[in-house]
Amino acid sequence: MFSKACQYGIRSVIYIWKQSLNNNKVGAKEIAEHVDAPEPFTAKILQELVRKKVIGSMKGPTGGFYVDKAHEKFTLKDLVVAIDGPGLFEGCSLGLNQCSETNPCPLHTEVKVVRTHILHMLTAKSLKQLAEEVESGETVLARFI
Amino acid sequence: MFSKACQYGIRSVIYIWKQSLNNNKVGAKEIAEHVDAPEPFTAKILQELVRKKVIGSMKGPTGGFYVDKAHEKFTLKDLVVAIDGPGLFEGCSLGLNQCSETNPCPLHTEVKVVRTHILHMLTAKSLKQLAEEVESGETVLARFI
DNA sequence: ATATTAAAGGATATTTTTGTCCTTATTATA
DNA sequence: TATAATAAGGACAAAAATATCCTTTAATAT
Ligand code: FES
Ligand code: FES
Repeated sequence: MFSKACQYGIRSVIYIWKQSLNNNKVGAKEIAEHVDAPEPFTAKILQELVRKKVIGSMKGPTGGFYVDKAHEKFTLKDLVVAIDGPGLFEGCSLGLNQCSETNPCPLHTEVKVVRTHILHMLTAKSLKQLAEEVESGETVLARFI
Repeated sequence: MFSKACQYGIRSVIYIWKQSLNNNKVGAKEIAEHVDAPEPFTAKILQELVRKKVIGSMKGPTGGFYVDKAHEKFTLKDLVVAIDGPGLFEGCSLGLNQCSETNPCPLHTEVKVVRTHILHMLTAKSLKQLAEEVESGETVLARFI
């Protein structure tokens, strides 16, 4: 469903949100450790997300990645589109040159239903809410077993 | 959602079902042309599906790929698992080492809902039914525009 | 029997994804 | 102003997915 880059990205950004709840900026190394992802690769993904304004960053000592009010408008969906592109939501899922209502592929009708639920999954809760659920221990971003 | 191999595989197998409705075996070349997929790559995928018994094949003149009663038990889900593996249905979709109910990732609950609908999409109709819908012109396996 | 046809198998090439490493630019602090 | 810390950028490496081609095997038809 998601590429590895996207999985790392989602986990990282929720971690950044979690730390930003307490006004902490976090470095790529700390992020990678806490979400159990390869550090240099994760750093590249975060770089890209900064370029796309989904998160913020600051160089130098006390620097790192962070989010604030300006980032609250972004959802997991934006994140997924930023990394994996819109393929999960647009285009024919059987690879035909376009998704067409008048000339549908065999999966088209069901795909629409599934896409509705994927969209719900990625927009129902804000990234801040997801971070709070991690903070409270309700959910986890890594499992070291 | 699906790899290219899987997209080609789905389109090809539905085409094979469609032709088998009229007891026609079909060659890799004909299949690839009708579903608009690269021929040698498609042939490889079909080879693999024959190994996994999802479809049948015969060598020699009048040979080709086909399906019969013995294949009616297979659904799109089996096809997808045969090509892409079970990742769409099993394991943590955020890439944690396992999918866990007691230690869930932030998406776990919603992922379960989405998976239910994906499963429905891939099992609600038989491959034969999907082939009949193509036969009747209700749906299409390729669009050359 | 022989020729022909089509799938099976294996080797190889290309592209994309995943991952690493090193240098440069920017910022904070002493 | 010098130093240290950190992100940014670019080059490179490895692995996986995508795609092609050639040889071998099996079946049919003549
Ligand atoms: S035409 Fe294939 S998903 Fe819409
Ligand atoms: S724990 Fe991540 S999907 Fe279940």
